[in-house]
Amino acid sequence: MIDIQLLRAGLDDVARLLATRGYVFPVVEFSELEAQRKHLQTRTQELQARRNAASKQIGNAKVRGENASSLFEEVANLGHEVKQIEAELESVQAALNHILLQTPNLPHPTVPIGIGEADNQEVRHWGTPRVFDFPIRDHVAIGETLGLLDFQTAAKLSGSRFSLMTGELARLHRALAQFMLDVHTREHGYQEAYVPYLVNARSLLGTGQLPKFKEDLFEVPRKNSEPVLAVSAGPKHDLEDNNLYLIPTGEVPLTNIVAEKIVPLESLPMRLTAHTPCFRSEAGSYGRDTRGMIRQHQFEKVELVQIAHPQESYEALEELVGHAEKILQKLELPYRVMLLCTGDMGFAAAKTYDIEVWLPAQQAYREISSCSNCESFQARRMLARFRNEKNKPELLHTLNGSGLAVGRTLVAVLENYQNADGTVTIPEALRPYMDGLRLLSTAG
RNA sequence: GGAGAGAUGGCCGAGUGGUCGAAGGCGCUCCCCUGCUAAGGGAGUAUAGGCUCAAAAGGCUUAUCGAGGGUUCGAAUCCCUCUCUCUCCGCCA
Repeated sequence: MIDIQLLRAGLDDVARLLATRGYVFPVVEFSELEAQRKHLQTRTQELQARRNAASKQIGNAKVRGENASSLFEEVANLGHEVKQIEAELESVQAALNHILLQTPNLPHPTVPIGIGEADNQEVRHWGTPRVFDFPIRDHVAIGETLGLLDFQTAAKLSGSRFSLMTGELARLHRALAQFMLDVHTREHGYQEAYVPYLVNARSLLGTGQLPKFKEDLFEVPRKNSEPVLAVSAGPKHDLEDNNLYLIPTGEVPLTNIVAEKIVPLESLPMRLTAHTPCFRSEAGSYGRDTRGMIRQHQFEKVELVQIAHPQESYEALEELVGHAEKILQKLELPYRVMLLCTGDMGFAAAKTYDIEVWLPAQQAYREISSCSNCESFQARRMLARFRNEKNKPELLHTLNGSGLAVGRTLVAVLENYQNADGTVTIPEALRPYMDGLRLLSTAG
């Protein structure tokens, strides 16, 4: 959520900035609602003040044993009017809140303006794509030939966009996650966390997946609950949605750890990591990446989250990207880092770097990590604060990034490390996690 | 699943219809005293808003005692619903 004060002070400027992201802010509707809000709120508070004063007088009169019947009359009609105007105010504020909750974050000044993927800027690249002297096969062919990857059976169990891995491939997948966690906890100072994979609507509202992107989520209805997402006035206590949702990313539980908290200054920055499954409905991506395990309903990710002081969050973003890059460097996989343009950024992000790994079979760099500074956008939604130097509560900045997507990393390993005979060399960094195994083969 | 108890400010904890945004304590900040590996005295110390002000300061004001609803002129306090926590029993990886 962006700061409503910004909208009040400079509506046109904000709208212009949002337009660079391809978002049309409802300027007219907002100003009209704001005008109504101002009028209704002033009036409401006037009436409330009168009622409070009269009630206080009645109290005083009673204490002195006096007759207060004239005061009763004065207040009698006030009650109805107050109730009515309160209801009006509430509906206006709900409408304003609805607009705010739908509005994406403002881009940082250093973000290039653009419409889509083509306008992203390469910041740097690392490693050189390997030159193959035999026909390159993709990870599906490699895995299926080895007999370790089976999409048909997965489809039988669950449908499309699921995968079944067995034997040393399943183990390699597990090894990748362990390896990533170890690097981040031992070398980058992250605290490991084990988190819920089912979260409530409030958490998803906090990180920005709800209310706008409900169709991307898998919802788990609770018994006897009405699946209603009621979004009204206040930022926190208006969610009637009792249902649970499968997390689309570990960012959700990890970031919401600080929701409604005031963390002490000295505990910043907080660095958290977790290995979690992620579940996405992939609605609206029909026909994209239908082959293989690039785009799945269920995949594993090691997530990095930082909770930072506002003045240090952009430094933290650079560090966080570096932490994710480190994994690819240790695995010796070529990649490039892209600075996303305004039009390609996610809803909550103020600035995002994507890391794209080289996939030989596609002859392309593909996203394997996305690292964002959300500034106070999420913190405002979930009321995550710290005590600043003046001992006053102030909104935190939240950052998140993949470190890395495990499934896609596995794809990258299979394709980049494939051999002419159909085997796959296991990257050196992973061998300690594989009992020293050097080669993925049918025998293995 | 059954039975019971609870949820108050950064923390502990009092408060069962009116001067309670909330006693007292702890913590924290500032000041004074003392003088050293102690202590004592005083003052201050919730959050989110609105209006006002050129801005800051300030002033006026609203809401918030787990959440939502109700009763009432008036609710932390009474009623209803929900959520969460704790204890015991049952079941279970």
